[in-house]
Amino acid sequence: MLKQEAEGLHVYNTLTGQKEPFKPITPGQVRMYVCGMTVYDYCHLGHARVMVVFDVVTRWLRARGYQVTYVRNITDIDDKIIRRAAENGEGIEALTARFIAAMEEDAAALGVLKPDHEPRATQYVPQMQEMISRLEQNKLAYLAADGDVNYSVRDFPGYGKLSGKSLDELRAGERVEVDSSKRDPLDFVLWKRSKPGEPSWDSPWGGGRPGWHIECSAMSSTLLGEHFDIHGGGADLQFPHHENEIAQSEGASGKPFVNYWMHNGFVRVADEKMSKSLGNFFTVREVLKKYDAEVVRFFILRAHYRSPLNYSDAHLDDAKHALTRLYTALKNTPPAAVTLDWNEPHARRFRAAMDDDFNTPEACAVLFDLAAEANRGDARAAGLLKALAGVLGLLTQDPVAFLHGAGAQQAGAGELAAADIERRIAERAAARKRRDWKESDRIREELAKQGIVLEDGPSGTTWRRN
RNA sequence: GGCUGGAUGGCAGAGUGGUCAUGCAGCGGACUGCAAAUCCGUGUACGCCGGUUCGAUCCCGACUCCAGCCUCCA
Repeated sequence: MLKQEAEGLHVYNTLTGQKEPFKPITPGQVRMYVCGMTVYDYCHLGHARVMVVFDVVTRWLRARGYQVTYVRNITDIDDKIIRRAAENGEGIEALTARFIAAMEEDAAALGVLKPDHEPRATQYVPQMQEMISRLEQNKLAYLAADGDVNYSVRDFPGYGKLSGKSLDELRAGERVEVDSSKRDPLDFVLWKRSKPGEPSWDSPWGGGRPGWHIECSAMSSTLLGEHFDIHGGGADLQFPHHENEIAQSEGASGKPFVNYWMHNGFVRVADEKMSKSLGNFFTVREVLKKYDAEVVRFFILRAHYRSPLNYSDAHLDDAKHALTRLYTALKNTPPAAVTLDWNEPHARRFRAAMDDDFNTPEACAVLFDLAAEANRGDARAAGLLKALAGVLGLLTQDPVAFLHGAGAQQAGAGELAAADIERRIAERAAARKRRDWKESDRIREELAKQGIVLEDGPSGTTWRRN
């Protein structure tokens, strides 16, 4: 495990727009909150990116010796959920349970470790009400004519500090719908009066349900305290969601809320943001039919978390070939058992990369250098390769198993079974023995047509799926 | 319109004021019955125009183009 002081981790903080030395509030401990999913549909690649990115952040913090408490919430009550459930003629609980299960499945497939807490909004309604009351006491919330409780943004002096906007600038956009019951168009709902038939909780302001932003403020302070280290999420949450969280949390507690804000870049399709509203999204399970989950994870980690990531089959294929190279090295040279020495030159470079705002592409470059050394027969390099990749949650499979399965996760129907392949290889070996190259090449050709690549080595023929 | 980011070789994608990113693809060689894999070698890459500098892809300024946010979105 790494000494935390050595050189030092630097994190890009959206709040300041700069990389800053990372200093936890409590030495040796990190408390991190990440905005998770609203569970009314399957995860798409954008969600996958958030999960993988902050999974790696957590893993690296732990590798560095920090004791991490990682919270990733689940939004299980909101307009879209209500609407979707109504469309489906399905109960809200049934709908959310279904998509929570699907999300857990996707996350597990992608090698994402479970967060320490996965709180659901519906389980924290009392805490939200308590916070809203405090905001009322602090003159930051008011009951509007339509029965909603709103946050009064102009009464919170720091409003806009995360997104770098002033209230005037925001208003200039004039895309905000005029809502006469709000004192300021940017005021947002803390507590929403329920319409008949909608889920409703009793409250001092009448039957209603929480606004979207309040859940994160309530859950984070309950589980991590009013002031914690890292808050993460997709870049699109910067405004208004995270801005509003700050307003709520700091408005209620009077304390600073979060020290480091981290936002990951979008997944794009044809240079456009992948999003539900554009309809240009690919669900995780859809992609996993075509690509091994580790390929998807590797694809995400080959780009820096703050950069945009363009999705296309060609790019996934590229990632697959690259990952195949890594696994091939492990197959060629079985890794020696090594204990990670962070002062070893490769490990040092890897560490420096990860310490520099989680520069996973640079860390991956180290992996490829080690693969080259492993291919020259260096079992220690292979061992180091496996160990460092493991820190990123990569190269966790058996190399031969990966190479035999690479491509589709589920060996699709119509795909040649391993036993058949082995049988053909044996037949080819016989042909080769009698120097019948024509027959030998015919068999190889035939297998190639089915995506099977044969590799003749000194100790026999091995195969992999292309 | 306002505010953020970005523009790197065929593609993907890091990074740096003056010797290497890395991967995929390509090319040449080795190995192989032939391949594949692997190894060795191989590319006048840094949007455009000025400026600072002995020297800029990297610093500064203008410009062009792209993406994102300003409405739900990871």
